[in-house]
Amino acid sequence: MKDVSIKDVAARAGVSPKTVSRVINGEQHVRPEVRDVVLRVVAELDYRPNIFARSLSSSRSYLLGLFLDDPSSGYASDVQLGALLRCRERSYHLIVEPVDLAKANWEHQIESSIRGLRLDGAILTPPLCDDPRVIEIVTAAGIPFVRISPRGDPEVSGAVEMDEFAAAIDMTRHLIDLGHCEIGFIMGDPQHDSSRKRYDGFRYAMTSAGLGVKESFMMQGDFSMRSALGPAERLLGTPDRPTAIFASNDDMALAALITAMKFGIAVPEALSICGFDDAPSARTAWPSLTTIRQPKAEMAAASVDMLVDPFYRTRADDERFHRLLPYELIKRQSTGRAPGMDNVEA
Amino acid sequence: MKDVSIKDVAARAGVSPKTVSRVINGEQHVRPEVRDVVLRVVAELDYRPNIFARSLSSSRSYLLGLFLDDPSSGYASDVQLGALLRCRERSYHLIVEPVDLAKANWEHQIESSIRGLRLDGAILTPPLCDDPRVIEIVTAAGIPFVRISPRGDPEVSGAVEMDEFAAAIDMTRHLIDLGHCEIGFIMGDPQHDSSRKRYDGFRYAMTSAGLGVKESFMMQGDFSMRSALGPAERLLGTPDRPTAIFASNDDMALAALITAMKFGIAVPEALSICGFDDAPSARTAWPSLTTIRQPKAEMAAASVDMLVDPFYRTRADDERFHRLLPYELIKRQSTGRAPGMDNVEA
DNA sequence: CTGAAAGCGCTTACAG
DNA sequence: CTGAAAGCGCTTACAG
Repeated sequence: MKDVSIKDVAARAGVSPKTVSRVINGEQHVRPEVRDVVLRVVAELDYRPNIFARSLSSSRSYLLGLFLDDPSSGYASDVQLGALLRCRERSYHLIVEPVDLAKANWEHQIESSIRGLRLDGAILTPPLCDDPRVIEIVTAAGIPFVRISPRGDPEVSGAVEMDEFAAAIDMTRHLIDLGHCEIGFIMGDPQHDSSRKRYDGFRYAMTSAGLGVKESFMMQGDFSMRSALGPAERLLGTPDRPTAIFASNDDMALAALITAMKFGIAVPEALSICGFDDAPSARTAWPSLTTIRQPKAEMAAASVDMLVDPFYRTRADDERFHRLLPYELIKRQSTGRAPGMDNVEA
Repeated sequence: MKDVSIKDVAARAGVSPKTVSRVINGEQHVRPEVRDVVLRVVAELDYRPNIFARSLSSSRSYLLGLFLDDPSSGYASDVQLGALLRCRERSYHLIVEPVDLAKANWEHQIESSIRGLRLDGAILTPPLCDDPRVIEIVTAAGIPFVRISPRGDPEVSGAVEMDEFAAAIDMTRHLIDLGHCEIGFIMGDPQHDSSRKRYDGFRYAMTSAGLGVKESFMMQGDFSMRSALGPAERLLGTPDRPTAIFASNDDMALAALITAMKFGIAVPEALSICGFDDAPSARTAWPSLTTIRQPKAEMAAASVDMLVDPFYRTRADDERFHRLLPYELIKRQSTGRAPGMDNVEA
């Protein structure tokens, strides 16, 4: 029960293997009649090109690597799925590689994946895409790579991102429009560039609106739920508390929500809370969270498109290889008018 | 800048390519001195076997497929990571394939992945591993496969699971030991076999303890947080409510927790809640959830081991290919003595 | 214990 | 527009 090979197809179609190869790969210079015959035989025989033979002779692997810092995160799942599906469409395959920067052999890991599997390209996510050592290894391996939401250095590689600064401004303005003046902010992991951008957007919107930023309302987290528990308690545990909390991601917003419940503070009546990311838990939380939807899957898909583009290798600095994807402000139940504002209007 | 090939190593080591091949693959019949020389040259040249050439000539791909129903779930992440890491150790690679049974072309998807990539084996997770159509396609493709937590049919393939029935009994006994008699139960998706096993375990423990199971306390969910919101309200919205709720997974336990907060019912003082799975949110919830840790990564790793075992193909029905992995009852803050029990002892 | 020969199934580089 | 030849870098099947 041997697999059918290109020779079998060629013989049956009455052409040379080379012609079958041309048809399979959609190359030019094949007479339409011939193409049709070949295609019909391919279907009849249920022929599938042997990817190993193809890779061996063409020295392309049709494999793309997705390097992830924390493969268990919701962020990783979304990115992975987006990349996976787009690879499918482009007849590529995705290799997911967790990279633990805390482990001693991580450099070897990346290198052996790239060289061992002969990856045709790599997608780097935060915070890996911002680590100069990672960039160096990938560059040394000589394969094209795309960074998702990188910090600075636009000339290093193509990049896909969203305007976090603008999104944070939009979110802050949403709170301001609801009458909030005293807004607490919980920052994310300082390792991630997005933490700073979100914070800057918040600050910019506050000052633009003529509202000051109270330093005692600025808290540091690391994007994990646990990290925001303390900050939320400090923010809410005093009489002089903010009327709204802008957490830099949904997990931390959830921590604020839990803390509010613990203190018996009604959300959104007495306190508005908003997050960032639109994690699944933001939807199912009670009350559901107002947040920013980041187009994670789309960003991954766009990365695949770049890597597969034959021009990418030579002109990674072209502007079409630096894409800004649209975000979305999703208003749900966790934000409402600032306390007292109902009366003002009534 | 060509890659170094087996010939380069052979030439430099003064042996034939075949001998290098033997050393690389750890075969017998190589003189120790020769082996050492070859190994040294391999290191010197930083030689990496070309996997495509190897696959082409050996007609093995060294690729394992992990088929997932919902690749975005926390369950999927854990399983994937476990499989990924073990593949790494065994010099295999993992291909993750989301399979959406709701889509029309899912059969074609599975088939083209197996045959197109020439997978050496497949790991099937619930509920895919319980779908006869999936089993048929994989069987027809002629590759060995392992099922994780399958329902019945032990002779179909090797399997890795945990004793969900026993775990549910343990959890129920934990509640009973705390003095709870009136226990509500929220079932999971009836599509998953584990839903029934957990329910059966609960029932068995209750009746064994001489406690009846109140039908009005038995609720149906589907493992999602959202699905358990209604059941939790019905359970807690009446004066005649249970003193404990056993949810079939953590997401649903979280829904119960949220509902309790909404109704102002103190957990665990007035109500104990327990889940199942040990999802990340179970740890970070407030109060943190008592739950069952399911060894998901270990189950995936064990699956890889089976698939890689040369004997698996011929004796998948051997008992060592049907593994039961240990679970763990993790007591946290969401369960406590039944209301009134403190007084009884005091 | 070791090696020479043939072949896996494609694509590349040329010719025509 | 089409094809014959050579080769990609391994392993298989034999010999010795």
